[in-house]
Order: sequence, then C-alpha cells, then structure tokens
Amino acid sequence: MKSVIPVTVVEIKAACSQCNLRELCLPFGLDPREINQLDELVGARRKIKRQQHLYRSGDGFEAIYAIRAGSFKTDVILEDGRDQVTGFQMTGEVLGLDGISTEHHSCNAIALEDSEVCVIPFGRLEELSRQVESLQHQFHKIMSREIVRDHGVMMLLGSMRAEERLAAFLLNMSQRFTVRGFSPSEFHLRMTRDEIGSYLGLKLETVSRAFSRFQDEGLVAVQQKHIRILDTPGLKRLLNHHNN
Amino acid sequence: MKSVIPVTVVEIKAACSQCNLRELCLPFGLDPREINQLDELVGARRKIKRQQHLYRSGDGFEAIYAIRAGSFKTDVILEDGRDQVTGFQMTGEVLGLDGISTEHHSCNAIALEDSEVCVIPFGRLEELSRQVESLQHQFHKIMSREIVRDHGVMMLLGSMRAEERLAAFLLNMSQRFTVRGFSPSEFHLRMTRDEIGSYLGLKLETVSRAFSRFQDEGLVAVQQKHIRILDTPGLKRLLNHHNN
DNA sequence: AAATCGTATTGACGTGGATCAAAGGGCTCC
DNA sequence: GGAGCCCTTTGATCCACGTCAATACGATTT
Repeated sequence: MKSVIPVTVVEIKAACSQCNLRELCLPFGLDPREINQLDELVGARRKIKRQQHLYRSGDGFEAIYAIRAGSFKTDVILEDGRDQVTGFQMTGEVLGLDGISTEHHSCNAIALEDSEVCVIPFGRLEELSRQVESLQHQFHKIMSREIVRDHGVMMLLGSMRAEERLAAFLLNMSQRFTVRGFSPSEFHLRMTRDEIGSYLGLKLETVSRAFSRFQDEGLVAVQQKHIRILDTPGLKRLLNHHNN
Repeated sequence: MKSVIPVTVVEIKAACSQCNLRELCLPFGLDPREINQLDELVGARRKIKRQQHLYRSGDGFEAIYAIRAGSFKTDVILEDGRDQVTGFQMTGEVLGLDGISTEHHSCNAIALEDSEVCVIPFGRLEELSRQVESLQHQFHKIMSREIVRDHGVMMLLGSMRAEERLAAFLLNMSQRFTVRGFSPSEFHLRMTRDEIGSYLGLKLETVSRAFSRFQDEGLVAVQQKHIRILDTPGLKRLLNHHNN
C-alpha cells in the first residue's frame, strides 16, 4: 500500500498540450488553440494499480479514457465463466468506446501494470467535437481504427493456425512499441501466457510451445516475458506464405 | 435481367422521412425537422446485384451506406488467398465504417442478394452531425455498436465450440429478423454454408454437420437455406451451459 | 535466505474439427 | 423447361491443438 502523498495540482489535471503522446491520441491533427480547448474538457487523470479495473462490464458509461502511462487488457466474460481477451491497449490508445452504444460498458478494462489514464467526459467530448471539426474527425478515425483492428483479430481467430497467430501478435506488438519510440526488436510483454492465449484463441500451453518453437528456429529469443525478435522477415514469412 | 423501366424521381432520391427502416438506422432519435435535413444530404440510392461489390478493400473512402433492401457480407482477404467473413449486414444497418480510419476501405462489401443502399457522403454527414446533436450521437452509437458486435464475434471465435458458434449465429439471425418484423423462428439464410463457416471460423462441412445434429436433436428444421427454429431455449442452453 | 505462489515449460495422450472423397439435390441461366 | 454447376450432405481418416500432469522458475513476502 502506498503511503499518502500530497498530490500537486499539475499532476491532477491532464494537459494534452504538454503531453508527448498527443500525436498518437485524441489531439492528433488539432492546432494549438484547439488543443487548449481539449485541455479544458479533459478531466483529472486517474491512476489504476496493476490488476485493478478501470471499468467493468455493466458500469454506466460516462467517459472514455486515454492511456497516459501503462497498459491494459479488455475482456468479455460469459455467464458460464468463459472469458475472452478482446484487446491489449498501450499508451495513447483510447478505452471505453464500447460503452457509447448502450450507455453501459460491455467489457472489462483491467490494468496490466500500474497505469494512468486521462478521463474524457463523453458528453463534453461530443459537445466540443461539434465545434472543432478536426477533433470530430480524429475521434471518428479512432473509432474506425478500432473496428478495423477488430476485423484483423477476427481474421486471426478465424483463419490462422497457432504459430501464425503468435507471429502476428508479436509483429503487432513490435510495431506498436516502435511507434512509441521503443525498440522494435526487444520488449517486455506485460501480459501472461494465459492472457495471450485468451486473446489468440489458444490455450496457454499452446502459446508456450509456439514460443519455444520460435526460439528453436532462431526467430526470437524468449526469456519469460522478455522478448527479443531475431528474424522479423522470418516471422512475416510465417504469416504470408501459408502452405495451402 | 429486368427490362428497362423508367425510374421515377422519388425512387432515385433517398428519403429517410419516408423510410420504414428509420427506427433502425441513422435517423433514429431525430425529430421530423432534423430528418428532413438528413434527407438533403443522403445521396442517391444505389442498386447492387447479387454477388457484386458495394466497395472493395483499397477503394477510396467517400461515403457510408445504409442498407435499404437486401443484405450483404463483408470480408477481409489475405495475400495468400485466405479470407474471413467479418459480418453479415441486413436492412437498416450501416456499411463502410472501416474506411474512415485510413480514407480507404479495409474490407470488401458484397451483396448476398439483389440489394439497394442509400449513399451517405461522409464529409457531409460529419458536417451535419456538427449541427445536429441527436444525429451525432446516433452515429456514435452505431459505430460503438459495431465495436461491441465485433467483441461478440471474438468471443465466439476465441472460446466457443462449433455447435455453440452455430447456435449463437442462429439466435443472432433470429433476433435481427424479429426486429425487422419477420418471424423469429422461420427465415431464409441468404449466405452459403461456406460463408457461414468463414464467419464462424469453421469449415463448411462442420457447419453442415452441426445443422444436421441440431435437426436430429429437434432444435431446428433445416431445409437448405430455409431454417425453422423449433427450440429456442434449447439453443440458448447450448450456449450458456458449457460443460466446463 | 527460506517459503510461497503465481507463471511458464515440457511431456504424454485424447479429441474436435479439418481434410479428402463421393454422391445427390436444387438453383441459375440459358 | 432443361442443362449444368454450384451447393450441401455424409462418411472415413488425420492432425493440430486441447487436456492432464509434473516440474521448474522467478518474484514477492516474511
């Protein structure tokens, strides 16, 4: 348990204009004046400890969240207990879009590590995006991107074999780390094999075995959650040249 | 081939105000004056013959489409030829949202039968939804609904067995027919076993066998594409009581 | 530094759905 | 209204992944 530390005002209030993630996030494409307007509506930041929920399925929907630091998973749970991880989210990505349709969230968002989000009250976002065309458009792009991403996951779940799924996953992670200024070839996964498996529609043992196979073939070096990609073209080949 | 019939003006121009699908579609929640504004931006209707593309992956994005009559499938195709059906769309549903994120479509939309869509130029939709709050909100709901739907498909593909997937599919179709005023228990599928299989991540033989099993168990009566659901609770039981 | 617990790896074996194959059956298009 | 072709069904066999089980590893706690 953390001891009680006085929180300074600058920490409480989000400020897109100062944020180095703004090129990935909602402010993308806005001019400085417009970003200031966005600053005014973005509420306080909220810290979420590892394993804690940002929101739960069924919660009323009031805001969307931009990830300021850390990472999350989203999942859906069936009555009989089965669950499916629907995505992993990194800094600059937006959480909570599922809640718009029914005014209630339809999935759970759980922090994979101690994280921080910017709270964006949705009513006020709609209001501002009626005034700021570029914000409106960027928001629509973010929603559309989520739809396109989901189609990619369907392709993966519906038509790929285990090793292809894992290769696609690793390449995707690599690409997203790269965009954020990290190494494309070496990174730390924040999720367990079980969570990767759930996302990829595989059992954790199958994920583990696929990692081992990749390691044997010299494609990656795996040490628990630490991944070093040794042969990116090799991984890509696994995806495209499916022996049909 | 239909003979050449002179097309009247009222047929050419879409008119949401006259459309019996407006409660399912973009005009939902708008007052009569607002619907008239929407009428003005919705372009001509466009007829798409069975098996023809409404748009293709890679096409530039200019408009979204509301299905006025008929039905569609969307699919994604990989370089190696594998394809994945990402959805089936019915009247009142909106197609093309995938194109917003990159200004290009990322999937194909193909008519399952002779169909007709209303063309909604996207730039003008954004413009109007800056002025009409209820339109803006309805549009956001439609996009969000698509995201939630996709999560459901991921759940299906990632954690369900073949018969559960087909049961979920049938119940979903039934529900959507019901909303449109058709029988919940008796309907005609417009897609082939192969397309159902692609959507559900199964081979067509598996789909066919699952249908036969359902028939043997008295859950449904299947005659090619004509489906009669005999035991809805039975199908639901298949879904929820997964013997874990 | 030992104890504990969650996470990961690896092996042996079972099975659900894929694959291969063949035979009808019903649309579609002349 | 008939020919051809696509679609569907069903059977036999195979294999990728799931299941069950044991062990090992690493991080955290005490």
